[in-house]
Amino acid sequence: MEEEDIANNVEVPHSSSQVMSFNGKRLIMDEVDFFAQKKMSPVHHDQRMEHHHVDTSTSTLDLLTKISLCNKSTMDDGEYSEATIRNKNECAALVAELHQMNVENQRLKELVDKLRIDCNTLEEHVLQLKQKQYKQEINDEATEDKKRKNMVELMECDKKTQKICNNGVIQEKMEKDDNEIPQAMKGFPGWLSNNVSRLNSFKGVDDQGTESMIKKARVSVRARSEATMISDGCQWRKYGQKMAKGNPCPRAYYRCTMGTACPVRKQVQRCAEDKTILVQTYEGQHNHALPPTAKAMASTTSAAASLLLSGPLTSADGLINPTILESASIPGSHNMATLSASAPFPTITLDLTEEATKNSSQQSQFNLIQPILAQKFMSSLNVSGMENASFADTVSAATAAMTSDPKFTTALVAAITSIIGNSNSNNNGTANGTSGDQ
DNA sequence: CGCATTTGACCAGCGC
DNA sequence: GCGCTGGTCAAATGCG
Repeated sequence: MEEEDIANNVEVPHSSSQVMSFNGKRLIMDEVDFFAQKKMSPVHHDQRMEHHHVDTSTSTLDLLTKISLCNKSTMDDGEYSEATIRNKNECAALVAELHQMNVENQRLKELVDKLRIDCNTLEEHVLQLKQKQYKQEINDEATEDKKRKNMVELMECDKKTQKICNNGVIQEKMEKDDNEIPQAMKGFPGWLSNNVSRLNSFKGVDDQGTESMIKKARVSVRARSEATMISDGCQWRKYGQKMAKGNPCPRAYYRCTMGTACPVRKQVQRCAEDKTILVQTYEGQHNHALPPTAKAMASTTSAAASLLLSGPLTSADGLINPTILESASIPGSHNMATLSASAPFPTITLDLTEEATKNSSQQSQFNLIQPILAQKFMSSLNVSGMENASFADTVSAATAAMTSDPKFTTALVAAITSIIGNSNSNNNGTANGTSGDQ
């Protein structure tokens, strides 16, 4: 890469020489000063502009090359011939042009920064509105149909906000994918897909049909937390506590109290090996609408459950083989997510205990990760319809939880970053090349 | 007083 | 059949 070569071979001038060079190319001091003032290398400069979708890298390099050639020609001449004077004039014009571009770049950057601030404000406002709307919805004795309609509207609102705020190609790609979701499927508050035929591939399927298997498919979330329970946006009522075998820490049983007779249960227990790790195991599907903050965890676990349930069918030989699930790890996840069918119920464990990356801007980091995660999950699952709705839901909902629970934010960002980073080498998906911006 | 939590009892599934 | 374990129930208790 030419730009990288330039960045790696920069020669810092020792005097007030008008010309410096990198890798054989000469650069006017004013340009160097511009980079120095912005505390960035030329390549960083171009990356920033690329990030703002203002691609000036090619024209800038062309300009620098012209100036370099112009100066070289000037210095080699030895005397001020007519050609030299012409070159100097050209050089001066190019420098002026470069100045103009720098000013324009600066103006664009300020504009983008302003837009970003406006976007963040708008995003917060939308989130507040959605939470307010959901509370009204809970108080209102609306029918399930009305609730579903509201959910669709919330999702649409969320997607529009995402598109406005990020204004990027990836978001548009997500929206394109999302448009393929049948409208009737959107906003369905269920936790898992209705596409349950694949559940029959599991051992232990009984005469009660697939309904019970949905209930018994479990998703464990491991995360470091001092609290007795990781906040996931849902309301839970404790209904039991037991000492489990092989663990000195008691296991607590909770049921969801957000909806009437919601069948969702969860177990909370500290890890025997490391008591700072809290393990929450979810089971069942919600029969009611979820607030944005709760949708995040529900959708994440739903995605994981979908991955779990789709595992046997996506084997290389195409055969339904339950044994594939035996302690198998999701490719590229490096134990971040682990499947297991050796337990009484098929369970997938999402390990969010890794240290969060020391990034100063985790929120924006996740905004970039969301569509990639969804796309990678979708491509790995090879699913359609309802499950796509579920992933789109994940994308839109996760942001809400990110802003509501810093601990969950940290854990989830670390996990997702790790998953995406690790899976890059294994995945030929369209998200390649974008994760490097995280 | 109403609601959430605690805790012992009970039940079902499984292995021996 | 018996014991073990996981999961749930429901009365007792605590708290605001």
